[in-house]
Amino acid sequence: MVFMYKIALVEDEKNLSSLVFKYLANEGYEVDTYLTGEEAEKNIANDYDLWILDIMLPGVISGYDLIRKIREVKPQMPIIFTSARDQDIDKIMGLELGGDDYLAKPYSIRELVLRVKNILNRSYARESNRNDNKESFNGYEIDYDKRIVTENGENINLTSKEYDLLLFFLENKGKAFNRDQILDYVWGSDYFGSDRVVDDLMRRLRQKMPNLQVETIYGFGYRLLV
Amino acid sequence: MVFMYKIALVEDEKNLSSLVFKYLANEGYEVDTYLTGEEAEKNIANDYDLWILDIMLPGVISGYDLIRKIREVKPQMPIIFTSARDQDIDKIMGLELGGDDYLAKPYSIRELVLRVKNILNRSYARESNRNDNKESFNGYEIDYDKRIVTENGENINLTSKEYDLLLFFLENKGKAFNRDQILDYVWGSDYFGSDRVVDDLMRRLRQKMPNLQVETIYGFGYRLLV
DNA sequence: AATCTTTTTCATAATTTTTTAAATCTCTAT
DNA sequence: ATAGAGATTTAAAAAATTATGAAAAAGATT
Repeated sequence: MVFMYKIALVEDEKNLSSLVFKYLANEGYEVDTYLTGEEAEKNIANDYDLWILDIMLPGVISGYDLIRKIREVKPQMPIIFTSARDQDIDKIMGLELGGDDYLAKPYSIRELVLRVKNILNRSYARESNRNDNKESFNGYEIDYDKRIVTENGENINLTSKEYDLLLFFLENKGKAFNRDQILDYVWGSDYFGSDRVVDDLMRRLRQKMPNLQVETIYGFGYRLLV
Repeated sequence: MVFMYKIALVEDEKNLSSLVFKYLANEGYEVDTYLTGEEAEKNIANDYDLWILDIMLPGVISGYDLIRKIREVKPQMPIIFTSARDQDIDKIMGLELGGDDYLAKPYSIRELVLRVKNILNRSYARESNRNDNKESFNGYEIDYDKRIVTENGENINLTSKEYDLLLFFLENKGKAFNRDQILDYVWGSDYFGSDRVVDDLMRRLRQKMPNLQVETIYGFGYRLLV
């Protein structure tokens, strides 16, 4: 796991909310749930990647209000709307914005999860919208589009975990990390095995890329020198 | 960049428009945006290589009007249509327009960018080669107009999905894609089946075109070597 | 409706990667 | 210099991923 998306779920039906939460969490998303518009509004400034929003909310702040408020703070924020009423759907379609989507209630949770994936993919096409897709360091070159690392034009064949680890270090040159932090980034926070796997992965990376300046910090973890 | 393509984008939703602008500009295209049909009409005579056109426009001049007016001045102009309504899509399809394409809203911006590339490539090839819209690679020849792939003059019979997949790879030689991205392009973002179909499609393509250098990236996806 | 083609699914085989465990080595504080 | 904690190496087992073969389902065509 390289990156964890954060999702805000605004839904007043507790059963539905917890069900959706379960499914999304299971897919590796970090989910905060809000039962009312008021609650949600307080957290608009939070660092979410996607909002899932029930249009019909109890209380003073409606789903529509919430959309407007979210857009005020984060104009590009992708939102998935859900609603039981056709006229709501029509209204939403009227304001249709690029990265958004909607689902008519009752919806299939499986479908919701797929739309979430899709929307996050298209909204945050991270690699493809990078300006410079290549980077050089220590005699190596990494091509983010091709997902390839080369040394003097020779391909260095890295496994996914090795590649993820390299990315992690490149994003944080010079910083020191303990094994838990590396586990969290490369394996994801739901990994429960031994942290000695980090040692092994490190060994494999060092073996394949000996010019990499990876330092061991005895009793703590590792660090990639610039 | 030797030559910079100029694109006209007609879209009344400002958020979507600026997002698309950003992505296209990032790909090296010169983009002019118009919020209404009226605005766009004044600039029909400009030296654009491609129009991207929302069918549902506010104001007096609809998307359909604009198509007709563009065709009056530049009969060969490639146009990509976008629309949220199925009936619009149907109507457009009814017009059977040659070098054009359409996208149903809400669309994936990544997909739009790919189609833009695709269309411009074809149109450019058409100009430089008159009635020859072909490309060779690895001993194969693809004829974009005829939608046919040959090997030593022998026809390789590809199904439409196989052909789409090939196109996707040819447009992005060398780039690595995960299954979700391939699903998005070949099946569309509303496909809900298993992503193992990608494996199968890949296998059929490899079977029919063994000289194609398709690499499997274990734990990630696939990549076509140049 | 029957036939043919294409696409999807499923079970299993083959392959690659990751994890584990044990042995060995290295570092650091005494 | 040495003991002991921590790090690395090694090899084998386990797990995960992909390829393959074949059947079922879906879609087109006659």
